[in-house]
Amino acid sequence: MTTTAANVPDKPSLDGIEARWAAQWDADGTYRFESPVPRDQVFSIDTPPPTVSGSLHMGHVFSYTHTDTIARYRRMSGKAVFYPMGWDDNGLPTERRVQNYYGVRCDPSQPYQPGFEPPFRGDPPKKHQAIPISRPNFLELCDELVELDEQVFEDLFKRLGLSVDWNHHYATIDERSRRAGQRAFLRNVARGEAYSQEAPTLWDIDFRTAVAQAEMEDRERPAAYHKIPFERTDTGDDGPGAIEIDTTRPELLPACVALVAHPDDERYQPYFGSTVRTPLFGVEVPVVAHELAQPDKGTGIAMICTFGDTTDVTWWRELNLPMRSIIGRDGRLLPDPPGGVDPRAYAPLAGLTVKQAQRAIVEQLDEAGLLIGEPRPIEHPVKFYERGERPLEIVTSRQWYIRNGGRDPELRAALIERGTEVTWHPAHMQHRYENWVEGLNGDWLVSRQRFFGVPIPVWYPLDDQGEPRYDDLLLPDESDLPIDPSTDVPAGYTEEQRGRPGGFTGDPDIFDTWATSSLTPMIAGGWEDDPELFASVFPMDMRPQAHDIIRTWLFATMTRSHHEFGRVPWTHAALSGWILDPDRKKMSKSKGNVVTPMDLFDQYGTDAVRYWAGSARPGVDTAFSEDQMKVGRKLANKLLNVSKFVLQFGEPTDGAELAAGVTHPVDASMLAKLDAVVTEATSAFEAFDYARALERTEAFFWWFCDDYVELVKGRTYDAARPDAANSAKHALRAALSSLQRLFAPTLPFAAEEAWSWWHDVSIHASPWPTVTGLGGDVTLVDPAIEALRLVRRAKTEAKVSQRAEVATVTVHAPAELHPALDAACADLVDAGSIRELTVVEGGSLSTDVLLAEPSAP
RNA sequence: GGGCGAUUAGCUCAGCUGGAAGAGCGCCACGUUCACACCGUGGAGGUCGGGAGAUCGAGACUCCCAUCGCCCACCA
Repeated sequence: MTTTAANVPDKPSLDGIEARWAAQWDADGTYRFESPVPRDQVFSIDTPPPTVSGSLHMGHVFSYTHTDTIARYRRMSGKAVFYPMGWDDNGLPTERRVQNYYGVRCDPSQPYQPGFEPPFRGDPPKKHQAIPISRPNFLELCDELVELDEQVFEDLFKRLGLSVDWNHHYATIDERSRRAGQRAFLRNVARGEAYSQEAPTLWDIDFRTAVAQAEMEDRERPAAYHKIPFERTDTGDDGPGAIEIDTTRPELLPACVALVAHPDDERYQPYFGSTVRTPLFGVEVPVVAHELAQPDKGTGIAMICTFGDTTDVTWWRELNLPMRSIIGRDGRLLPDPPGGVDPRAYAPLAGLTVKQAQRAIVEQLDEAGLLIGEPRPIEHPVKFYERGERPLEIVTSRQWYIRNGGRDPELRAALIERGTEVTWHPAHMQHRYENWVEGLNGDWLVSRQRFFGVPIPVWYPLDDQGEPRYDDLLLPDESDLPIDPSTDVPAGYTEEQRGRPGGFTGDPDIFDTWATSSLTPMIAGGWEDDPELFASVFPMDMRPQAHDIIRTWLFATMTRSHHEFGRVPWTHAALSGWILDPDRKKMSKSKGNVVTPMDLFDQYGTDAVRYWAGSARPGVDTAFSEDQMKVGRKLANKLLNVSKFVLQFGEPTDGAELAAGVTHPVDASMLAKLDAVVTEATSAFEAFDYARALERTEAFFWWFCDDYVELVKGRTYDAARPDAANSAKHALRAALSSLQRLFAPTLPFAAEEAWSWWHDVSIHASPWPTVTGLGGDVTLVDPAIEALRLVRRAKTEAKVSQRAEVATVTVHAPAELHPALDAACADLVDAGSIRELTVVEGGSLSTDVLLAEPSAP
């Protein structure tokens, strides 16, 4: 590191330093990463690509700050840090934002309009009816808006001071991501890890797309038990002898394929193997036994429908029941009844929504006297798509899946094993991973019936009837990727053959957004595109992310890396917590208490906001606290001021090295304390515990300012004792240098500002501090500080200025403390404005303080 | 129902391998000291959620309980 003559401003200030230094770092390429670098000299980060269509909130600031502190530490400790940035811009959130922003909706049947101008750019009126536009027009608007959003994010992140190398960025919809996504998928297909299947699938009727297990959530919803009798076919008895079932979904009566009870349930043993007739619709269905039936729920015997819930799917599959689908992809009852269902009873239901159908059927049951008692209201959990507003239905459709262990115990065990190869921060987060993997009940559904995403790179040949032959895939060559099967043509075919019997058709679907983002370490690392880069950074060192997406992003990434490379994608997973309201509720927009990060940066300064984030333990949910930002502001300010103070003394005049220059035991003692702090902060950072590193540094720092500097500053001014003064200057400057660097990861702007007063090279390109190793006695300085405190207290109690003169101080101390007190005697006399100080033998440290008579005004 | 985490001063939280209860904020009082009023000095304030156990010794270790939060689970 080069040292220049100190160039300290008269009035140090935090104002405006963010813009100044961000521009300087940009210009200097301070955070640039250039491959190749030997892998062991690199620290690589699989940065989370934020969903750019979402809003910027304190959660981003919080977790990205944590990662940045670690990146900065690693950089200073000598690693080449690969810290890229990605934008997650494909998928449903973008589509929805485009719809809301421009007042349009995608309708693939519309023709493309060149030069289309959307009716609005931002905030169309509520009443506005969305204009249907073609898929290409819709995708153009997606691209346009995504670019705007990404700029806003980049501005925020630069202001936050993220030490990202902005030359390394990607978007999950860009060409590189599409190529990587399609390539990885084709390889999954080739190895049998991906397959398509026609099967019952959870379906969002508003978004009209299939939904994966990981994207579901339960919500408590009101419902009602309806008790309905099923007539027994052997006795023809629909009276008291009928089997009564309780159902919350009477509208699924026409979809009923069986009744089920637990095999051990005494009440229903006699009926297993017999059949009953569905009320109203007159379908004969069997009474079957299965362990999943719960004797204590409802009447203990349930109606199996195709499909009311995922248990129905299990029963249907395991008991080989027939299919009677009645719900279409739009959530309305299909126009025609399934086989065996009385068409006259069904006709009035056709085309109704699920809700309407329920009302209609309950009415019919009631009129027919087939509703036993009143419906009994309950609250129960219902599955929703996490972004959806109406309950999920289950419809049968052809979908693509990637094996993730959900149907394969060996793969599941292998993925759990992979979890043990990752170091988790905090460690208990590994439980969530294992918990999730163990609870999987199916493979990963990766196809989505949406528009803005990576197309599934597959075509299907059409048979003579024009029906796709799904088992006979037409696949592109890897070198042609990325492709869009809706516009590109498979080898050996011509565009004219699209959709014609004997021709081909493209898969109309796109990948789930997690299918692309599960490849972020590969995309960012230049997998196959830039082998030199890839070899330098993969597998990555660190995956930072929020704990709520362990089941999605983390697990999916693990799965893809396991399939493709047979190894973990990174060696450390650092999970950050949530931001909570000051009242401990998860921060939410609806409560109107979301603060914008930019306002806080303006109000407190970026370093202050980073301080708040950096004070939170890894993985711990943390209350939003402006008080903490105020503390951070004070700390940053103090760092500037103490830097100015120390530097104003100038360099030692003896020209000695530190080891030879620190001749005073009090100074050596302070540096020994600092050594302990450096050691602790370093090991904390090595363990990804930025908060502990900050806390230790901060605690020492305030002690340094309030006690050590106060104790020795008189000596430092003392021209009569140049050796003693030089020792203090050596120690002060060495400590300042280390402190600035210890703070640099958390307070990058203030640290850089103060550092720049006496260095040419950026602090962020300077080495992490090491111990001085002078071997001072850590405890030596403490008795003197304690004595100083006692003197201060005496002055405070006497309500006089700390500057007030003291006539005599008698320090009582045990003999073993005398050498320490003697060593600091002159400093104490200075710091306490003491005329006469004596140290005498005593039990525990105490002082007799005699204040001097106040001089006449 | 299963799993995980938390419970320490009015508030937000440290207290990592067991060895005399800590910090900041807030509050009170005092002080404009030649780096800092975005300041300094001092003070008050806690039977560490409850109970039991092992230990010379527990805020920390073991077990049980309570409360709060999160994740997961099969919607009759």
